[in-house]
Amino acid sequence: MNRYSLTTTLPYVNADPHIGFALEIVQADALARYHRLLSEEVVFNTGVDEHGMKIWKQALEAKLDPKAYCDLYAAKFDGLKQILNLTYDHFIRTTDEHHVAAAQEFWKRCDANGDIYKKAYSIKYCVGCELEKTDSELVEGKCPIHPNLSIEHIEEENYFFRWSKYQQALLDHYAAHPDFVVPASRLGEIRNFVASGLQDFSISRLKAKMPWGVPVPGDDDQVMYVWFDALVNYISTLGWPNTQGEFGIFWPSVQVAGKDNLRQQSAMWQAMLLSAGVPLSKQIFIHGFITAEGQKMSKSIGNVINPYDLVATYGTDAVRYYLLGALPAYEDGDFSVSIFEAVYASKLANGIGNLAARTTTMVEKFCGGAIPAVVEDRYNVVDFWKHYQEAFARYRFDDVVRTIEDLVAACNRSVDDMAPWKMAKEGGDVGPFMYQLTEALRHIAVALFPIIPSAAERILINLGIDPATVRLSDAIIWGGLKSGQTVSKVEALFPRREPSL
RNA sequence: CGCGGGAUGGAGCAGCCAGGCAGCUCGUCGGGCUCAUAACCCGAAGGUCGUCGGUUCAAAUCCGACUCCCGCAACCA
Repeated sequence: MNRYSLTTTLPYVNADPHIGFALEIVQADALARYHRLLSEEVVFNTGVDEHGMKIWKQALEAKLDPKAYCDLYAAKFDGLKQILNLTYDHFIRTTDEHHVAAAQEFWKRCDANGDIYKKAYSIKYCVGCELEKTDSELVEGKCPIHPNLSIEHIEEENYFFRWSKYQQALLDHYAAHPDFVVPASRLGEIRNFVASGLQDFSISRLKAKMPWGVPVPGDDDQVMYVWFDALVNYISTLGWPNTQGEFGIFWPSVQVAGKDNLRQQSAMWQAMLLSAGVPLSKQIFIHGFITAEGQKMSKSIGNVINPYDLVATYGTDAVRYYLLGALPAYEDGDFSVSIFEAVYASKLANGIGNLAARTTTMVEKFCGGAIPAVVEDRYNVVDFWKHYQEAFARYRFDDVVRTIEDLVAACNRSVDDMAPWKMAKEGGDVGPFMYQLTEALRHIAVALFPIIPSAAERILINLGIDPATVRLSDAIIWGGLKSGQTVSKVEALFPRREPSL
């Protein structure tokens, strides 16, 4: 049996789940469901990243133990599973014991390979904020919040990872695997970045200043910098360093990540894997960001979209459909209530929902509620499935949905052309056409299964098919509906909504 | 010379990589249909595809320059 594993990035638990992460995890879920339809054995990983300075500080402010603080957020992220109808198998927390042990083993392997060294470096520190500052945070060399105080330079010894050593190996890998990062423009971006030169990065922090991290093996004074430990989750979730279990059969995995994570996932993490002697990831898909009504989402503007609220208003399938079908798969997209409602009305209510209703009603009215005799395909489902599978292979979720929408439109056109109600009145045989239409609806439902699973299941069940038994290998063959099978009417899958203001 | 994305009928987008009749949703106007969730189907109006130049039989698409918007800028997770 073919095996497929994939993972999202791990969101950092310093804020509530955000629609941007919902996009990532819904994309990953669609991939996981699609590969299960292909009869592959799938492991789908997600989880949360819990170490680091920000968590530590926020937990202190909230007067909570850091672990207790993380528990609260981990539950919020894990709650997405239910509201977005997700099917991940693993939910890893970077505070999990087996992950901590794996991160330490990973460190040791990199160290044994000569890629970890200690170096003093100068931290820029704002006494006003009591915080380290990065160059990008400074304005004309001053903290923008405390421009009257000077930035202090503090010498600190940290461990560094020899990223620079892997520049050529990374470039070679990109050259040998032109699909390593998708879309191709992102591969070009990371190639240019790596080619411009890599600087070793710090991978530890002084424990005295910030104890909330994985202890560095053999040095009680330091903890790992959060990135170093967090990235290891993609293999620790599969049981690494034990290579006998899931790791042995499922790694390497496909990674889904946002464009802000391009460097970390496709250059830093891959160099770490090279150092530890672990095979590189299989492929990395990079999605864009979501703006809200054309503006960047931010807490200060107050336009952050919460997936919980959205699902409460529109339902899980509508949110999934919008994320996968209405946003460009490769670039940034916009979330807007008016477009969301337009998509809901035209594609879901008037499109898929209405087609399912009119088709099943006609089978009831004109064919006594049973599937007529099998006749040939009039919709060219062979091409339909070809487009569908190509789109999935390229992570073009928008094209997957568009392909389905095209078949829905073709079905609606054919109903008008054939006018079965007229044929029935005139005593003609509507059976052949009704078979074709109903069988096409079956194909649509199967195709929708990774996108909007609940609605797809309802259609399949009303056509007398057990969704759990559907396998793409035979489901795509015309003639799957068997003559005589009872069909029941599909009631409003997506009820019409009163448009909001 | 920091990196990247975008500009396509009134609005929002696809098409660009692999040049070949400018497409989709919403909106407007006209017609059809009555199976369906007042849904569906057909037709019409509406675009110098940001600007200028180049390549080509042919450019929204490839190349060069420019204008205007928007992200990011590496120890921030």
